[in-house]
Amino acid sequence: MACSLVPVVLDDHHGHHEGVQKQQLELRRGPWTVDEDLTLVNYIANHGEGRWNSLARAAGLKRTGKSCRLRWLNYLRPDVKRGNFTADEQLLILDLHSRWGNRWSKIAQHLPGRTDNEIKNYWRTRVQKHAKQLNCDANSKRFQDAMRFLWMPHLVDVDDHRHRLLQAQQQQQQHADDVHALSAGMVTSSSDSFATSESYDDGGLYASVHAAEMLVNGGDWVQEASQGLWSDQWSAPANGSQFQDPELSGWVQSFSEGVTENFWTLEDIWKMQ
DNA sequence: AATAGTCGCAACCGCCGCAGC
DNA sequence: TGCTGCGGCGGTTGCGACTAT
Repeated sequence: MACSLVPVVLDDHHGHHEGVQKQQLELRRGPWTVDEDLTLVNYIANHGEGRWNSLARAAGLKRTGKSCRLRWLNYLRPDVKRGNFTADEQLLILDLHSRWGNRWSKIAQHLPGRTDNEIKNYWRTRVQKHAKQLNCDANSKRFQDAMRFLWMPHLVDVDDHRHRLLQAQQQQQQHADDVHALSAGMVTSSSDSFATSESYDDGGLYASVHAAEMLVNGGDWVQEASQGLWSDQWSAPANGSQFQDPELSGWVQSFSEGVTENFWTLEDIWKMQ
């Protein structure tokens, strides 16, 4: 994608206003260069952000203020988190979207380091793709129910599995360290806390506790989890019997079978992380 | 190896609401 | 009270990367 230098009418905010003053300026569009990034970062480091149009001019950037703002917020800001969404984040997005719809900026406020643009892209590319595969609208109640009753529990399972795996790895590492220390004639106090694999085989209890913990920043979701709302849903039977709508129930059953057979296996979701 | 199709994501566009004058 | 400038938001686009054939 080549960066273009084209005449741009500075009319990007109020095209609907008559008599607006228009300027013909040579403005850059398209991908930002390293030099532009450095210019913007350095300028903000020295002068702070805000007042984007004047900032763009003062910094000598041939960009609109909007473009500068977007570049900073979505890419250059030091606290922007990169990489795939964690299961926790996916769960949170699904939950918040079911509450607020496409209020991306509002949703982003609950995912530190994630931008509204990133969440929006995630939703459109991943979630809507699966909705399309299911031949239903991503905003439909059916799809949202499927998300709540099927995808979320799977994500919890995956996150649970990952957590246990990490725990086991840490314990194995600790054990190895202890063995090494003992072999070297040293004894560490932490060796007392070494646990065998049985000690963290805690069944469903873990999922409930973990669910409450994992969305620490998730607002009401945590409360709902603690009130048993979500734990009920996690134990939703595969036959969808808790749906009052028999048509929906049947549909969910086929969805569930699709999940377990060839759609979203745990392995698939694991790979998505 | 070449081509077509798909995906992921950065960036842009148009609209809206707010504040200052 | 209306105009203007601006920040912010959600929707959309375009293109490089990746994958399948």
